[in-house]
Amino acid sequence: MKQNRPTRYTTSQGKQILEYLASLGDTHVTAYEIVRHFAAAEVVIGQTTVYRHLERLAAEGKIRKYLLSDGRSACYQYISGSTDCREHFHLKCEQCGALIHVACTQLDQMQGHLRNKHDFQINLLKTTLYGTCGNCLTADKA
Amino acid sequence: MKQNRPTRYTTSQGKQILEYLASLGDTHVTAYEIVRHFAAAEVVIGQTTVYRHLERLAAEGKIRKYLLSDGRSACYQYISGSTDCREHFHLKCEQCGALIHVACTQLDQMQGHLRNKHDFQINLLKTTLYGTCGNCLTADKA
DNA sequence: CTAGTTGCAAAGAGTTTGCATGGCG
DNA sequence: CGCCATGCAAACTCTTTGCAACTAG
Repeated sequence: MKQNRPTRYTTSQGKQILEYLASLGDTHVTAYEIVRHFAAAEVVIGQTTVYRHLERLAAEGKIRKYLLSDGRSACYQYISGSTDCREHFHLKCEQCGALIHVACTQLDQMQGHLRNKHDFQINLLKTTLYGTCGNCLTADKA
Repeated sequence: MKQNRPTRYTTSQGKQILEYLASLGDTHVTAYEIVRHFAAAEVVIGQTTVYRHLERLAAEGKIRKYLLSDGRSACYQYISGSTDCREHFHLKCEQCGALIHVACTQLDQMQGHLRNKHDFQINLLKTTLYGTCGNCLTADKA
């Protein structure tokens, strides 16, 4: 079995989309917002192209795809190169949107546990744990 | 402040939808699956009616609505006293789409660990762990 | 009888696909 | 020059809305 790896062309559109995502840091955007961003900058990038790049970048692990709470549209977020997101869990705060990276032996154990006892190989790149972060927990009580 | 609570009629359709959901136990179904179920049983219940009942039942807390993280469609699940999906994890197989409920002390420990050590209150209802299930792992090797 | 309900069809929102043209290597 | 990428428009999927007929209370 050989990897199906077609040649990749570096296009202006692909570069601009990735650069835009990178420039946003940990802020997430929807596909539509990306389209609008380039339209406003008088750069024509079709929505088809945006979707195709987002899909590819997500598959490559360069960006992360999330769901907005309404479930209707997805949003995307750049993954900075400094940390390897395949090796730890991601916690997403539903209140403030913060994305927290957690590398911890306890969580590693859970991964092994799922594999051994539940026969399930977890994909950390795709998996995000949703909940409420410490800051927002405190704020709720106040 | 007065509740806007219009009179409620008990209709055959509403009763059948709730009964169907209850009969499924902790299995999730999409709106479309419900429509098909009744169509197959030669019971005509329009999709509009299904959606309207699902929305109402979810608002009343009788069923739970949640979005599969692929974001395409919503799933609904009856809330019974015995099984509570707030208390266990959901594993979603990326290969075959199977949704697996896992209630396990190891996972409970992780929930506590996140709460205590990482100051994060996980929302199990929203959280789905992605990966590959046992069947598909075996199939991949074959 | 009155007001909530139903179901068809059509509208919406977000995303994907078909296909001819354009551009990277 | 070959092959991937692009972008327009149309198709698709899931969900909501308009509206006239229907029915529980």
